[in-house]
Amino acid sequence: MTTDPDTPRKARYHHGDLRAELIEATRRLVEDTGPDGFSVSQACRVAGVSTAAPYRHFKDRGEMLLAVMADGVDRHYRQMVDALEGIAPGKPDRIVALGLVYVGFAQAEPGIFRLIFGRKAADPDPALLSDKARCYELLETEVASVLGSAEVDERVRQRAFMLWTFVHGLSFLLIEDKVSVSEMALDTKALLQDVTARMLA
Amino acid sequence: MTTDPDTPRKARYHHGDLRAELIEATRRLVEDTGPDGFSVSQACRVAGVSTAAPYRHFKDRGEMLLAVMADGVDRHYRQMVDALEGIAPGKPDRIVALGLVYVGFAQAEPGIFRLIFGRKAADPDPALLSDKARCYELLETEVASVLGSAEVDERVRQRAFMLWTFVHGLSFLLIEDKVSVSEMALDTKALLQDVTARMLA
DNA sequence: TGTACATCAGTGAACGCGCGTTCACTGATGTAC
DNA sequence: TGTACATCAGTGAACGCGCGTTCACTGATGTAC
Repeated sequence: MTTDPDTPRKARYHHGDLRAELIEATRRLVEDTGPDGFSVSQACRVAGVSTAAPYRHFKDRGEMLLAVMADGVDRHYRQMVDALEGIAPGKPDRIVALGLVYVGFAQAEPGIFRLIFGRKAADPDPALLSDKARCYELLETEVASVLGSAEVDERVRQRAFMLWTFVHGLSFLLIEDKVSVSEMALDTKALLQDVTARMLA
Repeated sequence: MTTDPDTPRKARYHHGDLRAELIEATRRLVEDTGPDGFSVSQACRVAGVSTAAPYRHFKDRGEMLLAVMADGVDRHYRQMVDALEGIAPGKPDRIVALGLVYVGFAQAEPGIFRLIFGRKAADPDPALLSDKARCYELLETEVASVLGSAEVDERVRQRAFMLWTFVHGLSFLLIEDKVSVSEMALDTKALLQDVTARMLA
């Protein structure tokens, strides 16, 4: 959004970075109308370019969505890494922190969360998959550390999976309006602490 | 599918029960192409009627999907009730049985499961909501019973929510291909037993 | 039992719409001399 | 510094498509007499 909307048309015949702008437009559309509500035409309208413009930067519609997914996964991962900062290694709090980021991301960006985690990947992009795997390894490492295990063995893997499953389910329930936060008097952090303790017991 | 496809066109100008047939066609389409892949036209093609025919039985596209959802929720609920049959009251096995049905339904009908549980209801149908609530009450009742609580108090509600969250998450992870069953050496029943014990401890 | 007629449940053609994508084009930019 | 020109990154019009829905219609069915 570096482009000044007041700039006369001619002056911005060439955008500064249309690719980035289209990704951002697509991201917002997915957020507002859901992963399936997005259309190339709408993104063009938002970005203020002709419907043919995206094809200079993306092969097709699918590649635009993929770019948005990659962007989301990246932000997600960085949030997780950041969340660990300042918490002493080996503490269950580190696991809770990861969970809070997971759920928080889902609540902050439900559309993108759905896009990334909520659909069967027809054509699983290898890069994306490995990014997600990195994310999961973060959790496994922490679980191993808390359990005092030198390596990621079967027990660690199982507990990490349980925790992931719970957090994944919680994210969906929250963004599906299946549970009203106020109604449940839900304190996400307390809940995650409780469940983490139970899973690691 | 009671209509004999060999029957000459004329003889089945009037269907036996086009409404039911259209619901079934829609169900199959949702299952095959996802909740958003469905179109009225396709359903008509599958059912072998003109594109105008559905409008004798449904107000619009949305009402067709709603009928499919209602049908799914109903089957889901009955499966749960059936699963409890023959298991002694107060046993955690009853809770495990409910979980197995939940996960099993998701695996058997991922498209319908997504349709029912996986989207923010823009216009939540009251009938559907109450049907889902019935389903959840089933779980709360069992949790209360296992915990030896006379009523559904705060503690019961919290544990039931934890269990539901886990099972919900597991369902999604399984149908999103996030976890390969073989790879994880995943025994769903054992997993549910383990988690149920932890949550009720 | 036969007939007239109202009602029901379909047909098939048409509509306007938004979509993804392609095309020949043109304005803006960068570079070689 | 000025100019010729290749290249880049847009435009805008058009395409064919499938969609949801409506319309006047017609064939089949059920009922009253």
